[in-house]
Amino acid sequence: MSTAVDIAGPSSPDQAHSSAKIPNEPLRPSLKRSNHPYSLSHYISTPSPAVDVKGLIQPSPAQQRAAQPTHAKPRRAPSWPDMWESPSGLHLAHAAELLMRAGLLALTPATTEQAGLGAQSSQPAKREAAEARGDGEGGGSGPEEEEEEDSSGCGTDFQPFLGAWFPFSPTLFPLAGFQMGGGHWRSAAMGAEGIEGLVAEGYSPGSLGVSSGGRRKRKRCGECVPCRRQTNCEQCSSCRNRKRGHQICKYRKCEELKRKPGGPGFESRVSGFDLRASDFTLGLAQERSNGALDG
DNA sequence: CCGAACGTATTC
DNA sequence: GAATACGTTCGG
Repeated sequence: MSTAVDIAGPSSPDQAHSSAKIPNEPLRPSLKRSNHPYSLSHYISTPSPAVDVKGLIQPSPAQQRAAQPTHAKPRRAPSWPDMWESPSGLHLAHAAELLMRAGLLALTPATTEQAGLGAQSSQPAKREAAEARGDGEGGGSGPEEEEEEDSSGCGTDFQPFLGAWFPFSPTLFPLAGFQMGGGHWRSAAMGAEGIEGLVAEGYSPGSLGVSSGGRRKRKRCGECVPCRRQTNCEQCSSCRNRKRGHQICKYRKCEELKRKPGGPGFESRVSGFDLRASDFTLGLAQERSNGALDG
């Protein structure tokens, strides 16, 4: 597997230290690929509907070099700001998260009718999520298939907000939503059947934050830039103070875990996005119906 | 059992 | 608000 990227952190590029036991892989098998470079709002507000979504999903050349030094291949439109260069890497997990929530709100499998109904009914979303998980794990996942899967080989395609089909990798579901141990929006993402699905996949209820009402440790998303980093900087306070601090290297701290699941920022962010997403979805449906009336 | 690391309280 | 310390959870 070549997805574990040793990304040179802000501290020092030549640092070659690695702690005794550093997880080189995402914590879950379904988190093998990450190519979700932007916030949904960015997708939505894209000035050009003709922009190949594929381009958005591809890592930057810099990211490519980091992963495969000998295999440089331009994989996205140059006009897009290089969010991959962000030191935070927030966009990765964030985008997945946002997309996930968009799916909750208005998974629009095909028709504009459903797009209109999306905001009211979560049933299609739940079913879609379950199906996505089902065939998502079954598919091939070799490194060479990465590109294919990202674009066309993904298990679930649906038409979210751009008016164009968007490849929605089923891995995003467990990736973005189901890891939120606090259950703050996991429950919204899936019902009991969804949880059972994951449990059936091998994730213990405890690891999913389901087992008890007590505080559960969340897990690293395994997808964000810090998570994909393999080496500790050995220079940050967390590294220097590991014995007493019990903290992971600052530059390896998962972006998801940095957020407070139940914090005010989180809530407002979610609700804010929800409003925008559903608003957009409804607007899209309306626009389409208008267009249908017009033409 | 032990090490890693998350969550949270405390300190600065 | 950041840094630190410690209890706790979790996986090997």
